[in-house]
Amino acid sequence: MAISRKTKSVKMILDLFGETNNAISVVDLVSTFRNKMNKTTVYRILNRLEESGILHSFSDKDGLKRYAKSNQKIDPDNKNDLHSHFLCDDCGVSTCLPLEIPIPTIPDYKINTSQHLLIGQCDNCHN
Amino acid sequence: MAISRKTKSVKMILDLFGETNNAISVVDLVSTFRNKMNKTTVYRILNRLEESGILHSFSDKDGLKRYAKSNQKIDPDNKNDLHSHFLCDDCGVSTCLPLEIPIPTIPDYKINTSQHLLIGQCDNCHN
DNA sequence: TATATTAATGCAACTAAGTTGCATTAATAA
DNA sequence: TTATTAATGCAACTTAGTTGCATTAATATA
Repeated sequence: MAISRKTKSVKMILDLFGETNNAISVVDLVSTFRNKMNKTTVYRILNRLEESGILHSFSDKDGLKRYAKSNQKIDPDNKNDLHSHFLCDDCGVSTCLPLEIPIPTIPDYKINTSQHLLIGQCDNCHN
Repeated sequence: MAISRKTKSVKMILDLFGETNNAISVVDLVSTFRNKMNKTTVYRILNRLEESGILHSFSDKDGLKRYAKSNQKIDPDNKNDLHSHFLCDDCGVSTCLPLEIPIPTIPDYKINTSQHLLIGQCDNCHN
């Protein structure tokens, strides 16, 4: 079930992702919109936006789910977002990196997709 | 707090990891040992074994924590386990791969570690 | 523009992963 | 053999994420 109605809640979430390329955790999103919409609504809208190919998601190193805008340039067919993600250990900010990682060939295994998370300090926290 | 006493529970968990190179989810471990030890004990032993460098952990694509043996050959200094992991989408089995991924250099970012998860079908499920 | 349809939402209650405090047990040192 | 304290069991808790169902509101159609 993809997005079929542009509700106020959908617009608010789309607006937020329109402003940033960061990968935002669902927990943060629920907190950000706690006075605007129910947490169930946040979860459901994110699901629909991912099914629509507008957002993509991954689990960060703590197992928290994060969402970010899908990149049409990297991923025109809306298949997978095979770029790397960065997570700042200090401030917790996560970003999509313009870094495509090749999927290796491994004997007897069939690889469909991959997740690559780089962990360290971001520009702000490092300098 | 690392491992300082070889209790029966510690031995059971070490025995299991001695038999396999798979990355086992904590949920599975709790289930496997449900009649042998408390789930809190499982969590605490895994923590200690990781601090001791005997095991390493990562979050799989569903955000579940998995543990596997640390590989002395790849990681003699007990720093990070920078090899890739594989997760079978069909049977759920996860393995450490003898595949070291280089940490890329990214301007203004300091990268300390990385996680690489390949997802697909394993030998059994694919063939 | 008014009305009908049904996607989307809110709410409450739930599941499941993982944590914490504390009393008790058992591994090791003395 | 006894003393010390790391490790365990248990219960209660926190938090991420889900589900069912009644209600609301976005859109299509008349």
